[in-house]
Amino acid sequence: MGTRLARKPQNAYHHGDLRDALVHAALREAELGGPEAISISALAKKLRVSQPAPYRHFADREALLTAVAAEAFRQFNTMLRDAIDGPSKRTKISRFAQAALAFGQRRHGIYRLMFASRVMACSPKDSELHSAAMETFGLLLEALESPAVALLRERHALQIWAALHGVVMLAEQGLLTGQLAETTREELLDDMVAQIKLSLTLAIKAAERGR
Amino acid sequence: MGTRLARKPQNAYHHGDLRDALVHAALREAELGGPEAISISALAKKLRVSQPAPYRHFADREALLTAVAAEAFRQFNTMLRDAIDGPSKRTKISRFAQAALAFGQRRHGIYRLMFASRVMACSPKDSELHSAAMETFGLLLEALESPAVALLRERHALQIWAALHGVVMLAEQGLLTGQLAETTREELLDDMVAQIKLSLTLAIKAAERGR
DNA sequence: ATCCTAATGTGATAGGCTATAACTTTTCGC
DNA sequence: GCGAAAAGTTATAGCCTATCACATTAGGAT
Repeated sequence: MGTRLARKPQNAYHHGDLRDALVHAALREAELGGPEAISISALAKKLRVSQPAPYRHFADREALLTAVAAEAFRQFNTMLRDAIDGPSKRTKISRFAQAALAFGQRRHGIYRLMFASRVMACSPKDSELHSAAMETFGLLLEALESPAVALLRERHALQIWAALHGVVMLAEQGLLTGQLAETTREELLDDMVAQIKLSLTLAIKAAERGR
Repeated sequence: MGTRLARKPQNAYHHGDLRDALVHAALREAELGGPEAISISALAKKLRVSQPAPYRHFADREALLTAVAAEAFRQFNTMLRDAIDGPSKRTKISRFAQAALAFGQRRHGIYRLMFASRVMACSPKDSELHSAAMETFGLLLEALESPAVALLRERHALQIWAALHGVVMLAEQGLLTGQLAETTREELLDDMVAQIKLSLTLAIKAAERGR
């Protein structure tokens, strides 16, 4: 949180660590308004710096968004890690899913930024973003804690990922508030996770029997 | 497709049916670049009309996007209707899901526009969009073709909706192309649909037994 | 210590976009 | 055929991204 202090100077002319300040200020903007709320010139004004200054650190707006997304993924990952490690009556994967859903709801502007169209597309280029996102997927695999059948596990991880993403996105559009107020999003997602987990267990048993 | 002809005049001064022309031109733009590719002024230029002319038909850019989304939902619905009614070895709900996935992949820019953040949020206001989207959900319920347990059916419909949405979104980000090239998106989605359907069947049986 | 270069920041500027205001031309109902 | 409303136009303001040429500072090599 308090990563606001400059590394070295404070001379008016040189900001100290404009790059970092931009990323964090942008993160705050996106918190409410999503990616489209991030404006280079507005950020420059807020940081008391000339309008073209940010371009010394980011080639264009897209590059800034990528950096912000990377930071967001890192925060996402620590939250997920806590959920996995923390105690609970539920399964690891259920805790993972619920934590991710909570993040997607409480910080939906950020969530949208993270998964905005082509932010992910340019994968291997932006190693910072790519590795953070890969770590997220790693955490998901870890949370599944299923036996070694690698292919099956990955397949089911993707299914959970999709279920999660679908629920988060639909939730924030009011599409899940229809007639069933009693069915909360958490329950809905937990059902889906349980179904997928069950299907995985069955598939593994079948594979072992056939072996 | 060929809805390009004007209703009445062609007088240079009056375009004839600028509103419709705008919606369809915008749809073409979004086809490739998604919602952010739609620019009022660019559309005006392309339609050989002054830049502020579109504002006679739409209060602002957002209103245009809403109208485009409504048209997109109508096209989506006819595609889904064909899938439901058409013959196939698969279940209705599977056909529904596959058709939706195909739409989400082939016309992903449009798909993104349809589900872009608050386009759906302002539900009852934009009756055009709202009713088109409701019809989509109606088709989904129809495709589920399960017995009368209304609450359960709706809950599972939402799960399928979420699974669908998740797979479509992740697919277009290259997140489903990981190590498992052999597991196509279609298979992945079909698995999820089958799981949800199975869970519904079991729940209904349980309910009947308990009755 | 000093110089020199690279990093970082600034002012000026071009061009695109949304949106509004005031004015003009058509259409259409009466 | 007249008069108001619908639909289009020019002009303009304001925000945004992005680039250029120029100014200032930091920090390593001499």
